[in-house]
Amino acid sequence: MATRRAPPPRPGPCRLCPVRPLALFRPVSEAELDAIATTRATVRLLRAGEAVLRRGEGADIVLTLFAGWAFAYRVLPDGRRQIGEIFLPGDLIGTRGAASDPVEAVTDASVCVLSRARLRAMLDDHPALAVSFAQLVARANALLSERLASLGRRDAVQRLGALMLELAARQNAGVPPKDEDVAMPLRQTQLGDALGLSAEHVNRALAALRRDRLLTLRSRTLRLHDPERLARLCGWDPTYLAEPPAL
Amino acid sequence: MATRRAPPPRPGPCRLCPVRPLALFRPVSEAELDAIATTRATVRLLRAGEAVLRRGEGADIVLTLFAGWAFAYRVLPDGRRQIGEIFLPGDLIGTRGAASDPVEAVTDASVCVLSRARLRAMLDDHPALAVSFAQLVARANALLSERLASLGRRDAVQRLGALMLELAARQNAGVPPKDEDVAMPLRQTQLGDALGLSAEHVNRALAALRRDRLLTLRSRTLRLHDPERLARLCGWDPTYLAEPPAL
DNA sequence: CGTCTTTTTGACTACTGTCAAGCGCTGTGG
DNA sequence: CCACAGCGCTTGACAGTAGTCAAAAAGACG
Repeated sequence: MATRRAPPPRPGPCRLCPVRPLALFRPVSEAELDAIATTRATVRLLRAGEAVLRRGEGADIVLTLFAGWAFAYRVLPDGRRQIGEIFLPGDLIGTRGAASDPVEAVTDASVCVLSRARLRAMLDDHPALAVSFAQLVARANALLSERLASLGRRDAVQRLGALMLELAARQNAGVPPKDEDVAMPLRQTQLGDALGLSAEHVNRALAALRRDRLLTLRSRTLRLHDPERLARLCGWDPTYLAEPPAL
Repeated sequence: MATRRAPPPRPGPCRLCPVRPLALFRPVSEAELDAIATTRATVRLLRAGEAVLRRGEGADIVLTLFAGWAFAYRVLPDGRRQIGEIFLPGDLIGTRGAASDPVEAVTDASVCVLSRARLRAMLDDHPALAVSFAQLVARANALLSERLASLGRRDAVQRLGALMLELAARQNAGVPPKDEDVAMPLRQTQLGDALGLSAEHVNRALAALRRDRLLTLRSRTLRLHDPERLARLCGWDPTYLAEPPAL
């Protein structure tokens, strides 16, 4: 996804933004486009591992992930970490304001920075965008609910399989591709923090999935050999990934 | 909260709605009030255990919980159940459209039913309401993230304690009250489904909390004897409960 | 007062975590 | 082009938390 050398991809003009369709799930009018272009304040380029959003920073800004992966996390007093939302290009970061969890870049990444005040003005002027905004938040909600079900009621192998299916699907228009490479830059430690497992146990679960010839995962690349069977094994149903409705 | 005999409380006119402040976290203008009053279509009264929202029904309607408690849940193919959002009066139900999880009433309950089409029209006409709507969804998001952290990184006692703190706080303007009774209508089976534990293990965790004189829970009533100590024990930080920001 | 649900308790099993070590790929520097 | 350093991945042994199964006690309801 990104070497040490090359800088992260820099977003171009909003008008031509290639990730907007991913973000809004619908065509955007000229007037809306102008509003969006005016609202974007700056761009940030980040290295893998760097902080994308610090604690409290969400009070002032909202971000759109343009390229790369990132995740929100929470650290408990005893030091254990839980990864919440996993962000892919097009996702909104910091929608919860000051209460937003800190966000870290998985890979080199770039984000568009929107000031909260301007975003607010934009949404007030364009109600349809406000509704789209709400839909995006609702979709994030759906992803969280699914993961909650994973942590609550699936065993380690199923959790891992379900997450692989989800992340593959989100990179492939909602459908996990069969026998095609997709990016999978999360390390096993991070997978553990996302799934509520120890890194060692993630490794064992991964070994089980490999042994059953359900997937291949090497050098940050994932390939699902039999998504249907994997989905059955994990009790995974892609419905929750569906695009938000017209409201 | 409700006996077999008495019917659930029936909502009165929107104009006088006592739960609106809980729901929107802000004053509402006259024009907005009119829009809200026009948008509400019908009211539903429900008995404990009944379905509040069935699978797919969210495509057509959105609900506001007026009285009683409810929860969204998901059933895995093997029959295990995971409870997601727990709804208290003022909360929105069905914001994810057709992808919304089914919702069941914990106690007798009443809900205001909004048709999705009318809601859409209302939000288009009143951008500030659209923004408020997004904030409500974002808040639901915050609650889910917190529970995700619980299921991922807290043990049984901490999970249960954190949930008790949250539900007590949500009934008390965001602060868990000390030595005061609050409603706690969830059965141990339901607590287990919410926390990713077996009902038996919930019981054991509850016994531990009682033994340490941290809380009392009898006949659907909870009393926290030392919220601070409990919060420390559970690594619980109420920040995530904060009202949504002005965006 | 009898029935059904919910809560408790106990014994045993199983999944996952922890600790420890060894392996291997990647990138660095000679 | 090769040796070295580091981080990440694997594997094994053992401990601990939580699940399952079974059954009794305690409430709730009619």
